[in-house]
Amino acid sequence: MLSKSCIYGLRASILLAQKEQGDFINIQKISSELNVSFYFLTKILQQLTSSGIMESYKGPNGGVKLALDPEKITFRDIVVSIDGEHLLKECILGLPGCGIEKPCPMHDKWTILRSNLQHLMEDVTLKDLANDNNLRLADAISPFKSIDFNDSN
Amino acid sequence: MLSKSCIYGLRASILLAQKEQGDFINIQKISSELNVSFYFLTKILQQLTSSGIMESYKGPNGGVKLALDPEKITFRDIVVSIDGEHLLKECILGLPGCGIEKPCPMHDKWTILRSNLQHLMEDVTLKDLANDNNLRLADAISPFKSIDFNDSN
DNA sequence: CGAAAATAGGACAAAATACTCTTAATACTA
DNA sequence: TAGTATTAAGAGTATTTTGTCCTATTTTCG
Repeated sequence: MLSKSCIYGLRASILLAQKEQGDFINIQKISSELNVSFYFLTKILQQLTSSGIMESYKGPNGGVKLALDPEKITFRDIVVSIDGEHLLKECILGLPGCGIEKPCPMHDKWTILRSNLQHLMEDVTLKDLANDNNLRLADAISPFKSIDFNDSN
Repeated sequence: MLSKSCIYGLRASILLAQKEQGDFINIQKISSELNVSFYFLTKILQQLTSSGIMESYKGPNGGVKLALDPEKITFRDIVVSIDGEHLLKECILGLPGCGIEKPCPMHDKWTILRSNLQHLMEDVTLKDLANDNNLRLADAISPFKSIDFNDSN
């Protein structure tokens, strides 16, 4: 349902929400914690930065951080920034003209469910996600997990 | 959310559900009614045929038809045949180990919504969809579609 | 039987998505 | 000021999805 880019962007955002706000966290570190390609993650975080969800800083001790308090950033903000709004707007049968005046056969039922999805995404903030006490963000067991190649502090 | 293949498969299935059961309908005709590539649609319907949702027949007057009564085929049957079950089973953050014992931060909320989606898909049959009186299955305005030319020009 | 109509199946092409690498720009530190 | 750490940007590669075509097979009909 969500693209890989979107999923990685969400995981990274949740991770940032757990850290001390105000510090820039370097992307190399995030990528190794999440066990996701550094190069790929960099692109995704650039997108989140350009849409104002994150801020970035270059140079030593640089990195990215959330541009707002975690409770001000919703799941939906991140999904929309990366995957766009089409999941929340489009007809489930992909019909461009589907709407109230010319509904497709699934229109009414899908509209209700999509609206639930929309509310779910709007109601869940990064704070909620970060506070989750069973937090798991990386893929299954990996030999690379928890190895910090950039441990300078 | 659904792949193009899945969407076309659904549209074709709904179309078939509207026709007289028992007759084979040729794919060329379906593809032109839906304004979808004949070649591509053929592949998709082969998949639905191989999973027992449709039957096919070669030669003159051949084509495809539903293998069961429209009320016995659900939206879910078609989605699962083409896109598989992963939408209905997977974690929204794509974490392979996500489950009750090791939930991701979205687990509980997503499980509920996914279950609603599952029920929606199970409850809606091809009969329901075919009976819809505002049926629209082809994409927006197309020069090939035999729709109203009462447009003021 | 042979030609024509239709789906089946494999191979191919194009486009979208996912991922990688290289270089440029920026900022810190010695 | 030079060197290094870091993100930005753009180009390149790989994989998946989407779409097309060709040939084989099955069936009807003259």
